Amino acid sequence: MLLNPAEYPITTTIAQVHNYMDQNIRIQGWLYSKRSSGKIHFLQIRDGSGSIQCVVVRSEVPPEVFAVSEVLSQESAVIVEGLVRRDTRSSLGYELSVQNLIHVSTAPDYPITHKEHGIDFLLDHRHLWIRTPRQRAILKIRAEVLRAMSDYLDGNGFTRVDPPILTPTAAEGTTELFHIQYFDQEAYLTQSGQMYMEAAAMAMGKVYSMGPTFRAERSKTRRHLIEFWMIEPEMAYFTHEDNLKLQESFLSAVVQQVLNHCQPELELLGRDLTRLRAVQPPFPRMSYDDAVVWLQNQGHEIQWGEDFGAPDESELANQFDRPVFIERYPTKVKAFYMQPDPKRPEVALCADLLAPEGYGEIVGGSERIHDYTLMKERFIEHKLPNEDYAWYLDLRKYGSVPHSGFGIGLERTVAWICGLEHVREAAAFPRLLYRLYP
RNA sequence: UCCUCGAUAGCUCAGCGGUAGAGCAUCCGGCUGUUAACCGGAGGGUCGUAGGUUCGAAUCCUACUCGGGGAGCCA
Repeated sequence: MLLNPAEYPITTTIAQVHNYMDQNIRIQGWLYSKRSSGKIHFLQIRDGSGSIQCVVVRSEVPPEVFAVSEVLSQESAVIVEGLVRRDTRSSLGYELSVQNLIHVSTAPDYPITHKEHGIDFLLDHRHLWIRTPRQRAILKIRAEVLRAMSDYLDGNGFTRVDPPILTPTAAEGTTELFHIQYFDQEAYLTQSGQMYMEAAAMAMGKVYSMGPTFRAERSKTRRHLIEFWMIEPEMAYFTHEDNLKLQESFLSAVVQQVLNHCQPELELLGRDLTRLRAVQPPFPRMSYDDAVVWLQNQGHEIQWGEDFGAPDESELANQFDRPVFIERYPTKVKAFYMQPDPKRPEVALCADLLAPEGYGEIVGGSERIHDYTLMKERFIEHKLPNEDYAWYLDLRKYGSVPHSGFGIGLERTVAWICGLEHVREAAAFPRLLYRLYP
């Protein structure tokens, strides 16, 4: 039974409770944990906005309310009515003196206890795991990262355009695609919206996409998801240099906004904030040529013309306190659409952005080929069927201009900002090799 | 696809040739200021599956299944 509404006019969230000192309020949540000393119970209640200690004293509540408190178990749903009271014995400095409890539903034998669990068990119970403070903090930060990205791009003249998820062809032709039946044709889940964003940039000037992409690669590492989100800005009349300037400004703004808005979450995760505060333009830059020489001097067996492996990237990035651009890779190891450097056609006007602390590549970008004849040559070299890509060639035929863009991996970015061991925690329901449930 | 590690109670693990264990969770009892609360008691297992070696296998061997970490590839 709810108490008299006149007595409890205020239903609020736990995050707002501090605004109601010495007032009667009602909160609606779940029991996170309970400690009992017989005649006094301490209920830790969470509601998604935060958590608060609620104290139930036997001598101060009706017997039926104390009886409810006794049977509540972890993750029982409960509505709590009580008085907000300052108390130095509570970690927040205030707590809720319970006057009434409404037992909304039970949670018998809740699987995720406050003890240690293995990753297999936690991933099988991901639908419940996300209720824990740490996972909640990560998902909050992920949401803030997306908001910060939108804020920055929307505030700088970009228009959001959503490319299709179902596509008739491969965007880059290299990675494994998920294929599906599209009525009587074959179709694929998108692995990148980039080519569509190039079309959109010719329509709107500066555009970006945010959404899921799919790679059917048998990759099983802390940096890989099968389904992950990319944010792909594409800018007409942007040179390679313009592109890098935008990237460092963009990523710095995102990190600083997360620092400003999510400090409690970052602290809960134990993140070293000084490392994030260092993320300010300009970012260091290294040419591919210099990176190869540097790696060779460190004893790595890499030759000019080869792409970097994961250990190479880590070691390169760990020299710096902020992300580093590695630019002008050999044209042959990069995607067909990248603009060759006019002074050195054997390298492309492209850059990967490597995050520090071993998180690897979080951004890949380039200036795109805008010349019709050169693009046509690339089609022949890469054996791309003209009929499938006719529309993409049209972009070079009708009012083509130099343009550039990049793609940033959301989960890798979130993992880096949060200091996570693995990108799987950066998605609410990660899709991994050998793991599709829940 | 390759390399590597693992699978024992609901969970986390110990046991590594001789009668299946602990902590937590659950249930019962105690406790008016707890912070992964604490104290006492109870129930709980075809030791991943299938073969093999052995007087005897959770333990040794083989295959398979499922999963963790990594490589390649990529964001």
